[in-house]
Amino acid sequence: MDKVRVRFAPSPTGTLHIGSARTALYNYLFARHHQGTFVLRIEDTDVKRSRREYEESIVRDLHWLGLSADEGPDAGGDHGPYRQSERGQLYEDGVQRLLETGHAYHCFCTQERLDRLKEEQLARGEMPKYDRLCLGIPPEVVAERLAAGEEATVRFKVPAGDWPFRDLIHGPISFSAEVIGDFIIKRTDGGYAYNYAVVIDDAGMKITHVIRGEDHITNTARQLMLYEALGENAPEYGHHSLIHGADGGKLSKRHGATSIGEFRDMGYLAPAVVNYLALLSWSSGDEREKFTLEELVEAFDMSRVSKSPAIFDIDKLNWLNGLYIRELPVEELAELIRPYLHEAGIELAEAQRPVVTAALQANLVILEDAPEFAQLFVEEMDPAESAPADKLRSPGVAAVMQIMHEARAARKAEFLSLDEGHELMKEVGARAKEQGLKGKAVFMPLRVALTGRESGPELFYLVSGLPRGRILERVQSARRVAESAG
RNA sequence: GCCCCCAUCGUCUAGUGGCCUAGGACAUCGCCCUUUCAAGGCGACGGCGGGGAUUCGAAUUCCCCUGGGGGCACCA
Repeated sequence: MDKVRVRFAPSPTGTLHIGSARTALYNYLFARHHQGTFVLRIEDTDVKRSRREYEESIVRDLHWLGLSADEGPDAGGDHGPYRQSERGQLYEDGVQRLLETGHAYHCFCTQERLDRLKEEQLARGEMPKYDRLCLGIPPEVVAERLAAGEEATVRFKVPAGDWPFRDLIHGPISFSAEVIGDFIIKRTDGGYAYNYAVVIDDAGMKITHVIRGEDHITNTARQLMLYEALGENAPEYGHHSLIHGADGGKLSKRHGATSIGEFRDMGYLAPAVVNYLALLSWSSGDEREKFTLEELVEAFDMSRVSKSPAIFDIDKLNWLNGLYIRELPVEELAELIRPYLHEAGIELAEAQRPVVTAALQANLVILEDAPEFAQLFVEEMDPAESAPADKLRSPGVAAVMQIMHEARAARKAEFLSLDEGHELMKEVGARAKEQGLKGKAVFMPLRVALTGRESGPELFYLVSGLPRGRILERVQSARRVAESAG
């Protein structure tokens, strides 16, 4: 086999969508697995909707995912240009070639006539297709009308017959030319149609395998015809299924976040997103669920990509994200959550940061949730006024508070290390025990006193990560509640 | 309407004629661990869309039906 060359060809009319990202991933994995080349091509023939800033954001998102291209507008390469808007001459050369060889012809039909034609055919229950009215116009007449400045499109003359191909994922698929009308390859505005431009580009860029979404499956026949008319070798095709929303419909905005950027902003980690996307429609065959990009490259195989559509399941993504968060080094997690805390107005002290980060690491699903967990380390709170204040009115609570107060007061540092926190709690536990207090009777009141809540991180995190002054205040307040209860 | 694709637990999937009393993961539920909540460990619940056919034997092959998705543009 020739050296594998695949491409990801987004149109810059929006940001990188979760579905497109999966297409990019499959292309990337296929290329890397076969030591091939991954090309990025920008399909910006739709001048009205394409924007350079979208191209930039797509490149940025791909990079974030770790799927940077080997060749592309940003990376360069020997098969450029990599933007369709810069490939006009190549398209024009091809059109002339098809015109000269009789594979294409000028069409002067108006939009009105085409609309009417389609309407009639639909009413008769036929598949709408161009009726070849302009194919019969003599060449000299065509030349005259063109010279007179009449608007025209160029249509491809669809060759009859069956157009079978072997799809990398689906196996044999065949289309009859019967159902395909002569399609436009060059528009009146001088632009070139997608199905045509793609062929010129894939041929010119020596693409060997086209891996794309199933929505392109019916385009394949048209493209195969074009390859033959152009005298070029067609690549192999693989069409993966589309991602659906929880209701079974096409994934859209109303299903929540759909763009890679949104997931990044919420605090999903790139390796988790990549891992999840790979698992949608693909499985390794063994029972592994967790893969790094490198492991995916190693294990990826097109024949193991599922044919059926997959429903986007945020629960599983969340699970994977939590997995990746839990294995992050604390310092790294601390840096990652910093912007989210800042956004929420939470600035942790240097000595406090590792403690708070470690405390929330086990619970965090997405980075965005960090402030909610960190909140109790920075908020103003008086246990006497907290909801579970009743928990402070049990016998022995005053004594427990006294012990905690002494223990913490004896340590002068504003914050403690986790080791010191552990040690402090051991001391408190031991001293309480001497007074016949233990278990829930000592720890639940302490929790309520320190946080005003009945659940949360382990106590050693709290005594380490809460400021000394606050601990002393709260313990005093809790003690007053206990004593007033008699 | 016409063409194409798809069909295993709620979800993602393993399964390519006998290893299937259908395996794993997420979710759910329960138990354990734990001074709380999580995390973690263990376990439970739960599925081959329907009907024919081929075969000694079908989740696996073929046909029909049903259901879902995609396409049928001077969008990509």
